[in-house]
Amino acid sequence: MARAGLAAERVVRAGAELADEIGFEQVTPSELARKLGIKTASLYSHVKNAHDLKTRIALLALEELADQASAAIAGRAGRDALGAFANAYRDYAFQHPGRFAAARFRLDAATAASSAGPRHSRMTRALLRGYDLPELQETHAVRLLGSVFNGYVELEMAGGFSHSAPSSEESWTEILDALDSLLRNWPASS
Amino acid sequence: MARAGLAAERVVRAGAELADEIGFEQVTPSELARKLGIKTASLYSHVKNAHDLKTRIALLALEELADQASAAIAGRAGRDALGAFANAYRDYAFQHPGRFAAARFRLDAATAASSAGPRHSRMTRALLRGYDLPELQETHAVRLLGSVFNGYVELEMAGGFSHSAPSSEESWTEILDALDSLLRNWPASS
DNA sequence: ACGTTTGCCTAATGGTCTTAGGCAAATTAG
DNA sequence: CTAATTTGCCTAAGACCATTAGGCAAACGT
Repeated sequence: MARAGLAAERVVRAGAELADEIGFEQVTPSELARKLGIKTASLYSHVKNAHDLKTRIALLALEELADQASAAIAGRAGRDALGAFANAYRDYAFQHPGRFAAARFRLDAATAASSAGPRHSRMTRALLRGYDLPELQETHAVRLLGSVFNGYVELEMAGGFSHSAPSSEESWTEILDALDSLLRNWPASS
Repeated sequence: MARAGLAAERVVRAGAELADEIGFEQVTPSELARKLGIKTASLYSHVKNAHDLKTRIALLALEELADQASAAIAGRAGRDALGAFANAYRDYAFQHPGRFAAARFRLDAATAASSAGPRHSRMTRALLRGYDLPELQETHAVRLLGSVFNGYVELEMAGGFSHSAPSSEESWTEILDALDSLLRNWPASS
């Protein structure tokens, strides 16, 4: 038999490209079929339905993002690692806006658990090992970093910082400095 | 003539309610018409099209959110104001998840400029006046706070923190403490 | 060479958004 | 009060979408 799954994967990859071209929201079976030069109905042998298609693109994006982040922090620590990690996210978002949006697609609990999501938390934890936070505060810091990275990049891509000085670039490094400083002087909990 | 605009406003308000009930993404002309007990085509005398409907709901949500935040910081300063402001956002998001999602709907530049968006920046700036940051750093801090609030609430509502200890509630207050500490000891820029 | 599987197809159903044109009731003006 | 206007809804229709069912030829493994 012709290897099953291979074709499905090509379809999903094409979906990811399409997302970067026209936006993740606009990725639909019919649009993807158009890109692939086949009839819409033909897609349904590779993908269960529209939601399944989006889910698979999200999983792909999550993996790619984790790979990039992982490569970025290898061999680094402290402010250096923080910057590399954060930039891995931001750069990925700018190079692959559709995939990045896909990575934020809401997965159901089971799918999320088997996604690269947990890898992201583990990496953030590894990053924090360079700072020594009280054990209990580590999770709070993980959540803070996730919030800032996601939040900043989203606002930036929505154009929130584009028409005002100082440049978004400048705020980004300044914010990373501030976070580094915060992590080195994390306040004792009351 | 029967006052124009009044009916349109009622339609938009119903759209906002619908968003809280079924999610902002799922708010469509046909769904809203169903809720209102009228035919889909009839909506088009009140609203230009589906995108216009979503835009108007977004503008409504942005205003409401600004009102809440504004009321929250009145008469407060420092960590007190920071907490009240942040909680205004978070509470609104939990009470009105659909509207909150609407507030993050991407508006074109012109619409965004005439929305309550600028009010949000001004309020954040007002909040920061309680801490005295070097003038140049103030914008960076505004952007940081916006990122954290948006990012945290979004991750939290997506269920990102739900199945692990410590509770999201605890992380939230701990993160606010950390931000307060950071704002009081903002690092000098290199 | 043969049966199986794959990857595509056409056809059909039911839902969506949107425009056009009409009609009765409410509202305003004289 | 009456007449003109406007509103808020309607039906009808076109174009597009997601999805299911059933078919067929080429590619594949044995």
